[in-house]
Parts: sequence; structure tokens; C-alpha cells
Amino acid sequence: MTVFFSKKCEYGLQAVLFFATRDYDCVCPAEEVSKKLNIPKEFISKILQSLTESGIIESKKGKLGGFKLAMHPSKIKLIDIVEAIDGLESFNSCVLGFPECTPEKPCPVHDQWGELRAKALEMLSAETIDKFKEKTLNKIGTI
Amino acid sequence: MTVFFSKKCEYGLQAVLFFATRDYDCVCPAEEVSKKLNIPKEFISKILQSLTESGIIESKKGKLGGFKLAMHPSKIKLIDIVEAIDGLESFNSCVLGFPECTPEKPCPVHDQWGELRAKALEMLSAETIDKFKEKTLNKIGTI
DNA sequence: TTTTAATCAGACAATTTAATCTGTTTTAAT
DNA sequence: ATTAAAACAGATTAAATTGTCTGATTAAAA
Repeated sequence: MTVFFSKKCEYGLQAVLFFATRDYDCVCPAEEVSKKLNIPKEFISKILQSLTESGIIESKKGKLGGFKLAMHPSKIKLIDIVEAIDGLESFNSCVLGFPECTPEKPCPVHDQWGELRAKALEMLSAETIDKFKEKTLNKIGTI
Repeated sequence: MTVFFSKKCEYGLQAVLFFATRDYDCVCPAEEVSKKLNIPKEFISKILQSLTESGIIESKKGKLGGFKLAMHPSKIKLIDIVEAIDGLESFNSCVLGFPECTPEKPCPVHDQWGELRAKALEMLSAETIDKFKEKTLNKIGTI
């Protein structure tokens, strides 16, 4: 099992963070993303295609083609990528799997989990991905 | 996708919380758990069997058989059930899916997520399941 | 002693998610 | 023009998770 996001979403987040470390105008083919991040090429291709549809990244076809961010990294937040791939449903579902977990019909840990969920959402929404550039470079350097 | 636990684990947590609301010595057949919590009978049976192996609940075979907690609810914490079913790996894995996410080779959100993870662990370890009795009864009453 | 209702065991099926394969289209370099 | 390298599209496979079925064993009630 993954921690909180699907594998698709994990890879999508990694890739977008990776793009944010690169020159904004330079396109990067899926093959390179695959190699740098150790993600199966065909799989990351699909994910990048779907992020292109979502408008988070742009693609250039043909030889010397590839992908780049569709906007400046200071305009993109982690939650945007999560929303595009996994959606926001898990931020609104019961952590114990009970149906209709609402303030009126709360599950036994409704309040405590609600706090955590809010903090998670806050973390993913707080900073734009340009803020992660240094940390991402350090991490990718060690893979 | 589930929020944080597998479906097995969600159901296991629900079931154990349910047992904690009942008379400690009274056994409850899987069929009843299934009906009360709207969980497929054969599926919850398997989960209860595995929790029996883990020593969290006990089973009584034959007619008038069923399941009960193996110890008093004041001895059981949510994290015990999580550990028995999903394991604790997700509390030690990178939320972005990067390999070897450690303080030495941290991912871009290592520190922020670490805090959340610690809080989640705290929540699951803080209180024993007898403390959830009232809230569980209220929730199950509305299913 | 027979019946009934339960756990238990193991195989099986369905669904979802992850990953791969095959081929087409696009575009720049040759 | 031809070739090469890329995105793109859709089908297929593989693996993991979720859920079901069949039958054996157990133990209390009838």
C-alpha cells in the first residue's frame, strides 16, 4: 500500500516537482523523467499525458518534444496535482470507512481525524512548488 | 481509494470498536457484525479470523459461537488493530513515494509530513477503545 | 444421536490499480 | 523526402485488493 496517494499521484507529484527544478522553457521527454525518477517509462508517459489534459503541464510533440510546466512554478501547488490525479475525495471521506461521516453523524474519531486532515490540506495548499526546488534537487541527486 | 487504511483494516477497526460497545463476555457471530456494520459476511469473517490469530479477539466455535474481545477494551488501542492488519509500514514510508526517505535524504515534504504522521500515530495510540464506546454506539445507531 | 449454527480453511472470482505493448501521429534534423 | 525521436491512443497484461463459494470441523440444542 501507498501512504496516502495512489502510485499515479506519487509519480505525478515527483514529476511536477522535478519539472520545477528545471529551466522553465526547456521541455523534457518522458524518457528522461523516467530515468531520473526511476519510474517505468510507459507509466509516467500516461501520467504526464493526463496532467497535460488537466492543464498543469504542456507537451510538445515530435522530435525534440517533451513536457514542461504549463505555468510558472510559483503558480502551482501540490494540492493542484493531487486534485488532478486522485481527486479530493479522501479529504472528505471517513478514515474508518463509515458511511456518511458528518458533524451530525460523526464516526468515533471524526474530530481528531478532521484536525489532521485539515493540517494535511493546509500543507499541500500552503506553498507553491517553486519553494521545494532546493529540497527536490537534493533528493533527486541521491536517488 | 480508501483514505489511509485498507478496506480490511477499516472493517477490522469498525468491528473491534463495535465489540467494545458490547458486554465483554458475550460472543457475537460474524453474521451479526456483518448486519450491524453493513460489511459482507464472508469478508468480515476472514478479518475476524485473522484478528483472532493476532490475539486481539477470541473465537468460540460451534452453535452459539462467535467472537469477542480477547482482553478488556481498556487494554486495546486503535493502533494495535492497524498494526495487526495493515502493519505500520505506512508510518515509515515516504508520502511522495521517494525511496529511502530519511532525515539524511529527506523528500521535499519530509519534515511537514513527519509532523502529521506523528500526530496520526499519537491519535491512534493515545486512547484505548473503551473511550470510544459512546461515540461508536451513536454512529452505529445511525447506519 | 441428529440437527443446527457457528468458526475455519482454502480455493475461486471480481474489481481496481499498476504497468506494458503495439501502433499512429507529429515534428525537427538529416 | 527520409529518418529519428518524441507524444498520443487504445488495447492488453499483471498484480494487488476485495469479495464469494464450497466444504470441513466444532459444539450446543433438540
